[in-house]
Amino acid sequence: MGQPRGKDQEKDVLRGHDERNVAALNFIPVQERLPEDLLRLERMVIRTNGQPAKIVCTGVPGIGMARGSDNDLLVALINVYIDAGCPADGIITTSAYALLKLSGQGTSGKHYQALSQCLARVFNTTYHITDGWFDFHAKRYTTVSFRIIDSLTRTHREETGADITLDSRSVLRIRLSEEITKSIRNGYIKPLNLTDYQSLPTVGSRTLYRLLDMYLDEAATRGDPKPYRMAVSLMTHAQNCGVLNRRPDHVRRALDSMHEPLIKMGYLATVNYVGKGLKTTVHYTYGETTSPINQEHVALLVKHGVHRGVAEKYARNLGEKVVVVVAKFAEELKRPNKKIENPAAYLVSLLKDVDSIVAQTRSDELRKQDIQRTRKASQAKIVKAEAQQNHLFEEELHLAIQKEGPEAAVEFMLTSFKVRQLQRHGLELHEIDQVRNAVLERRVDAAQMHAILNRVLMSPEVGIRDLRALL
DNA sequence: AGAAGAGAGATTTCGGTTTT
DNA sequence: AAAACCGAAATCTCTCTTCT
Repeated sequence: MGQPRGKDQEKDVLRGHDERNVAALNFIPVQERLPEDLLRLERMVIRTNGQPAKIVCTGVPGIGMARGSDNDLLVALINVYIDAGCPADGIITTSAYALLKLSGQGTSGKHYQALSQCLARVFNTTYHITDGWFDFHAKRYTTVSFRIIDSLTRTHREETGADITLDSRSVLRIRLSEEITKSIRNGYIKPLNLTDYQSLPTVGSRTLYRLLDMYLDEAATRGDPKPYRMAVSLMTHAQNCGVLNRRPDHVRRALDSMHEPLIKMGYLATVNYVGKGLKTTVHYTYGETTSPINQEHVALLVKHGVHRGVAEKYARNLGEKVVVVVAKFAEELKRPNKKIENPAAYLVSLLKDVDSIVAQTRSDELRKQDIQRTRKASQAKIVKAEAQQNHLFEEELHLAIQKEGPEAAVEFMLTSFKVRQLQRHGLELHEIDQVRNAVLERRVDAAQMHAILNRVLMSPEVGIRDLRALL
């Protein structure tokens, strides 16, 4: 154990992805050994933003439930699915060899045997998640039931009784759960450094890495000051990771062994336990070098002429602020009386001046959050039917326009969240800017614009055509 | 040469005992 | 009574050896 295989580190980093629900909920417990007769497991987890969720998983007698290292298979499947271009039917075809490689395992006979058992477990475990599965499209938490794998066909060397042997030429045809694939297609994913992930020696450290990376990703998105820090209640954290034991000293011991490799590789700088027993909280400080580089941000900057190396530096250091600065840049670029000789250099100068730009947008955002919070309070009483919620959105929008003018309306409908989504659906950044201006200048009614933007998300072809006609 | 087997070493999990 | 300490059983991993 210990040092990651050095040769991999020299090479390019394997850039993978993780589905956010899977990473946050961790519905496969880390525990490697579960009692044979344990076929139903119920636990509460708290998502990174505080949303509580109940997870019930059920196994089949004789096979047991998915656990521990089966998480690696799930990560591999998600990445195979994304690499395959996210087919709408959710079917991926891959080899047993590729799956083993992707989950960072060896490829000896024993590993193939382990893989077939692992597939059997994952295939036969059902999950029921209450109020914890985030529907990225509808923007709310939902209750879902599913199996990770819907169907599974495999070619195998030979069948000797009940034992099915996979080998390096086995081809697997797997249909992933629609809940998972739908979420991926909706873009509810985050980058995952597979090279780091695979270099971790234990199941626990790998699972914790993914979970902590979710927190890190959110801290970067919020634009927290560095170094990034994070604190959670010990027992909550244990539940989130899938450590089943409820005794604080046992939990702590389990966590310690997960932390060690993460500290060694520099992902975590420090881990502190504050308090005693059940009331202990765990405080993490991330390592300096762990800032994730968001490739989308890099691409965004490169597109505007910034040199790749420079772009990576700013993407690493500024996180989500990059989007804010580029938006500002696009805005400035369009001012008729402004002459910019070298757009790339101008963008870099804005990047250097990030603090004042972000301060400005942040004060706007705070105001917006305030509005939303007061409204949420009254909203709580209302039934959460989808149609009604849509209606509410419209109403909020109208209120925003009446009270605060079009600026507030724009803030409300063009959150950075939504801007990214729109881009993913094929809108160019300058077009989004046109949208913003059209509303600001009152050329287009905010409610109307909001409806069209939603259409873009629902059915891009029609929506974008309508939108372009309007601009 | 490659597969199978044996044995040492490390991990994980869990229960009993002492301490606060 | 809760929390921390300690240690042991069970199980897995890695390496070396043996057999076909």
